[in-house]
Amino acid sequence: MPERIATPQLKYRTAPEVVAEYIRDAIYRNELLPGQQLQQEELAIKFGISRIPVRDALRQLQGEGLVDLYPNRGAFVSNPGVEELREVFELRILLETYALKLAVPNFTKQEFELCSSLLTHLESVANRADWSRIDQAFHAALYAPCKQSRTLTLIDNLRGSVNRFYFLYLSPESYGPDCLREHRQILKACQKRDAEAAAGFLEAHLRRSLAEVESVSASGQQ
Amino acid sequence: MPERIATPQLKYRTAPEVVAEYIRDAIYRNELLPGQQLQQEELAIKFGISRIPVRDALRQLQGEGLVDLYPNRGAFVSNPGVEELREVFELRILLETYALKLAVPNFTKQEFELCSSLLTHLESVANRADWSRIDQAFHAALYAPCKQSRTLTLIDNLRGSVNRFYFLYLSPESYGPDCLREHRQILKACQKRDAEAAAGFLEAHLRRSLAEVESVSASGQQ
DNA sequence: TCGTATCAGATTGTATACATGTATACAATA
DNA sequence: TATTGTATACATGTATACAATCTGATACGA
Repeated sequence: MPERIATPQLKYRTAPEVVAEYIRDAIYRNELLPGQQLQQEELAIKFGISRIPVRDALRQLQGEGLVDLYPNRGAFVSNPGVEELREVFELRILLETYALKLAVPNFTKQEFELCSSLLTHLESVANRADWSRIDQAFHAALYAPCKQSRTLTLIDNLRGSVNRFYFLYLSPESYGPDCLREHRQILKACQKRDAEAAAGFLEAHLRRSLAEVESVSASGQQ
Repeated sequence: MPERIATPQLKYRTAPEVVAEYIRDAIYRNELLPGQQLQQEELAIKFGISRIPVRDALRQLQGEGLVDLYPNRGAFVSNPGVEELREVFELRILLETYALKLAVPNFTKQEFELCSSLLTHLESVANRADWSRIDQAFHAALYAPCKQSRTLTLIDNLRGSVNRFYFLYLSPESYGPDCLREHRQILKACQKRDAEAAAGFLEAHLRRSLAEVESVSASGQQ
């Protein structure tokens, strides 16, 4: 044997991961609000563990852009300004249309069915948390057939860092119908294997979302 | 004053940052090779600290994609296969041409001069480590005028995770002349404010780099 | 000979304890 | 009154100690 090489293997369910997932989810659901402080001790008690694995989790979330760490001051839920929101949306448009174009030729029948059923679920959803989760799943299912894991992770992170702002001020009733219509447009284009059209609809969808977030963010935030 | 919001403030030079920077640099210089294990205890002794801040540093580097962490097994310098290298290069092309197109209209005279002087430096460099550092600085200087911090960080991470493979097998003599010529092409197009041409040259530059890395990687790796 | 089980050594994961840095409240001063 | 200095409380940073897990080698049985 020439040398020992790192083998991916199975990853476990470690304490920091559990904590990170909890915090991530709470941030997505806006149970933890932008700018809010995350205290190590408090989280440690909540999970019945010490602060060390909590610190690990916070570091992880910092890497995902959900949390900002300031030395000796603590961890805060990231609170991007309008500028940064715009920047992230532009990155999303770039990366998501790219991934979708790669995905379109690869879609299998099962994958189309998954997308369809997620859309059906989305119709009968009222509360924000479920909407967010299923909306996220739909988009993930759209891009998954591109089979590029690093790209997909990147997109996931970018979506995670801005998506919660839809749900901070807007109600599903206000943006739901538009979203659903656009989602169906995108999926239909994919089913016709028209990658360019699908990408175009996706870009329009994202730009409209950005516009909504911007309008609220400009008035709502101080 | 209405409310105190988490303000970035000055960040310090904490122990984890120092350690992370050291490891990052060592990986860039290929002093730490892909697949190599990074032992907490060893690093802790080297810096005269305990394993806790070392763990923080490793988590940070995981977020940057330079290190893979496997629970209860340790940290390893990331070792992307040819597939992942290709994926990252495609992402780089997407993001770097995007950033460059945004940067072109914003270039100031000073920024052009910085790029020029970096190119001049690059001509008179022989060893790999210096080449790598200045090459990195040149590209960073090209994109910096786009003023989108999150985009720039992303590009930096992507570059960092694949750049070292140029220097693993190739010598500056073999790729230096091509690179320099392409760099000058790109810069000249920027000076003419021709964003599309500059982006085109950049893409060609990256695709040639990818091809070189691929050819070596396919034969060189086991 | 090959595969499997077992155990010692080593390494990582986590809890506890202490050190250090920061924020708030209050007193002193201009 | 506003500003600066100081004390106290509190949160974070890190070292040490111990527990859990993995690695690798050896012993055993088929």
